[in-house]
Amino acid sequence: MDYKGYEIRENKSDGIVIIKNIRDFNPTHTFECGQCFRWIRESDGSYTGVVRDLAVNVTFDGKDMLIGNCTIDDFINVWYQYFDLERDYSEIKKELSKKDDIMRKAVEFGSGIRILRQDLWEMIISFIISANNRIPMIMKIINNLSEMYGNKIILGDKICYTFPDINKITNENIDNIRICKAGFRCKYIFNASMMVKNKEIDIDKLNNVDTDEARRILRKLPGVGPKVADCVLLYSGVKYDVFPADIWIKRAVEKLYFHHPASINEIQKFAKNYFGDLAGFAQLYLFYYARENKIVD
DNA sequence: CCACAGGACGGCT
DNA sequence: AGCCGTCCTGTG
Repeated sequence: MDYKGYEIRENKSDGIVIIKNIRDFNPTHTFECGQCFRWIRESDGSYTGVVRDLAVNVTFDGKDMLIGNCTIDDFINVWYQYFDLERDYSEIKKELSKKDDIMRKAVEFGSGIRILRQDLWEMIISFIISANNRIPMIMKIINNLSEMYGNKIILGDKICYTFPDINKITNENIDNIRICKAGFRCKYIFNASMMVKNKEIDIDKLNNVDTDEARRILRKLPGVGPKVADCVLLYSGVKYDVFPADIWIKRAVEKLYFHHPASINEIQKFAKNYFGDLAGFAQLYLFYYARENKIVD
């Protein structure tokens, strides 16, 4: 069948949906560029992940994208939007490549990156956990929270867990939340959850306000500062003209563009002026390029 | 035993 | 407004 320009095939006996001749997608680029924490690389090179109440396995064979444990309905209702398949990445990459040689190389290196439209609530908690933490630990903590408060899903011989519903957190005692090993971030997780639940901040409103206002709203949450707010907005697909400036991006921009030390503020100002509405995309290409090639240590 | 990690916070000046 | 010590936990 044809769905919005994509040729889709369903292998019902194997439970696989195939998106033929997919362009601008590579699971390694997309899942390991720093935007998500719940996609695990399997020994065969495929990736297993949980989105909403679905657990799937994603493969790219060099030409087609294969989604295991998936139906046509799931693809239309969830995965088409999650992978942002409506967006033309070749146009974005063309524009960014025109900027300079650095971006051209970064875009070529991470040519299969797509910014996932992840769940807003999940991003808030995930990036609160990310503060002053390392990726393996962040993944471990999110997995702990999901095992503690999520629902069980079976995927073949694997047991997966959905990301916890907000009520599961707010109904919990803060001392119990500590079991997830998030340390000093546990109080942020709990208090931020309470504020979201009580509509002290209305996260559904973020789509209807401009980027700076969205940042201000998110930063009312405990544990959410400038960097976390930008990550939440970008990786949930709410705003794309943000530039999450963590220590690695700072180092990369200093080395590749400034050739001298700079403050986070200067980095942000540069990104806004130089990349404009494409700043968010530029951030991921740069981050992935700089880290994978050890441009920065 | 000590340093420090994909920041945020709070208490300074 | 900027600077800086501190914070859980795990790893080196």
